[in-house]
Amino acid sequence: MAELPLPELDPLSDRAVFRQIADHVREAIERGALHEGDKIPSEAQLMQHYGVARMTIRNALQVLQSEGLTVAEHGRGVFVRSRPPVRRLASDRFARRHRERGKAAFIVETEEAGGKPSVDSIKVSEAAAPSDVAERLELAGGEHVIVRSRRYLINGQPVETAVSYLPSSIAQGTQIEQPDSGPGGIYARLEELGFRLDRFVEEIRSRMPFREEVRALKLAPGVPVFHLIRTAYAADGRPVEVCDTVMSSDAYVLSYELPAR
Amino acid sequence: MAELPLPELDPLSDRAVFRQIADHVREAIERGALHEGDKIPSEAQLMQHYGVARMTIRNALQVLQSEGLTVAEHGRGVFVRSRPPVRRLASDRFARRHRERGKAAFIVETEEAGGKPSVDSIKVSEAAAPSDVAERLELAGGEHVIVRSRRYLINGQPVETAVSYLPSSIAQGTQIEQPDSGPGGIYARLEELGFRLDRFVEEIRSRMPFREEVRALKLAPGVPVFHLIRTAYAADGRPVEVCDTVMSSDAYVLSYELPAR
DNA sequence: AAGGCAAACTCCTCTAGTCGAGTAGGTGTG
DNA sequence: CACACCTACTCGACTAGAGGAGTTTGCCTT
Repeated sequence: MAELPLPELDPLSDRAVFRQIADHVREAIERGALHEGDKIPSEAQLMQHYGVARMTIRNALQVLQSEGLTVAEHGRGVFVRSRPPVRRLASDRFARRHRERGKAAFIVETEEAGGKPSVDSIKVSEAAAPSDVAERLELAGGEHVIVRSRRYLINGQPVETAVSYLPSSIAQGTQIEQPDSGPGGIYARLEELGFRLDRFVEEIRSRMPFREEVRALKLAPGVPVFHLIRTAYAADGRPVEVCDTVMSSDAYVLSYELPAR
Repeated sequence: MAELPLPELDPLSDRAVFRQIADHVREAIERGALHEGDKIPSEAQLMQHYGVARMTIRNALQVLQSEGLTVAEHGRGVFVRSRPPVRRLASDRFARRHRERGKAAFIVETEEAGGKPSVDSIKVSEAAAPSDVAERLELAGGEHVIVRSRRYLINGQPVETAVSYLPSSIAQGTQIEQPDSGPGGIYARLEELGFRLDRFVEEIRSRMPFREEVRALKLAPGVPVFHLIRTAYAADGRPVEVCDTVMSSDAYVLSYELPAR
């Protein structure tokens, strides 16, 4: 507490006390008086400093937490949140020249950035296509799809979950149905099957994560997710895959190139 | 209350009471028992139903609010949040054929979707380039830029703020310095000045809004924003504009096309 | 020196109230 | 009939406690 001089409350302000306290701590973080990982004063210390009830302090801390500025650790304290290394997704990441190197894009990129990539929770099944997937794959009602779901991690930290849907008429009986889809991933397999990939369309949304997503991605409170739906089209214009991925928003910067023509 | 049957608490569960209550209400919303704009039971009603203290109910409601599922209105009640109409940004939105129609992309798109577009808070100034902008514009240190900031609204609802930066060496003395940048917007002006636009690069981040952004975009609590930085390149490869925009994430779906070649 | 244990400290959940301020609806007066 | 006012109901802010559970630290035993 001695090390962190916080202002006093302004009794004339009509700004709520808990907001004033949140403002003070936020400013301390923003001006660099508190760094990533630093512990902020405990609830008891803040109570004493401001002379208010504990719930008021907790309300203030709650504000910061929902802004994603801090994380509370039970029994340890409240800390300034540190951000994971950011992964930049370039718009050429699915270029064939990358795919032909025989490794999936995720592995290559992560290793190049000096991280240890891994993939877990791989599950493959077959089911009727959900309606939004059926629509994107231009499937008739009730047609089945192969569903591949998995989770991507960097240095053991989960950063992304992905679920791919491929028409059973294409993928059934191929290596795509195996947990290990082989070198270059499912896009390489699709090309081997004669579906020369032409283009991808990605739709991006941003929202707060659901509870399962918070768990699967070990998200800090107040961190939104990117929800990205990619549809892969073969050279004849036929959609051959839909990939539904959820990414921790503070682990990613997405980058795209648009033509002006 | 009578109309909305909520389950009882599970006394054996080790899930916190306020989380169980939040779960109940969330499920009611998700299964459609409560629709957009519906009022959820008041704090007093929920207290009675569950037999818990008011703070516990408030904690539960806080969870839903921070998930963006509900909004509280002082003196009226807590309501299921209704989402504004979504604007889809297609990857060809800056194609020259659109620009040549003489209207800015935003106006055309919004009118086509049956909305009333408007732009306000237009401010133009000149200043030293911030370092990240200078980097993207490949400017030498200290070089000046023309700064154009504005806010976009649909049916009077703010959906996006944008700040454009153009090198003073290009834009000074042109209509770009006027609040009304003329038909087709600044991209049309740049082409008239001989900078044939070639491509754009967009970087997309997602995060929780700052306080000023909550105000400017009238954001509901718990709604993240897209932070998009677009750099426009002329045919000779020279960057000619950086546009920094913040968009309400529930008013937008971004869409991009990627080549597979 | 190593290991076990207890105390101190941390945040988490919850109770039971107070006062305040915004909203909506009904009632009574002009 | 129109308007002002009152009242009941809503959420917002805050107080002042309780017991619980996870973490750290240092002391004491072995």
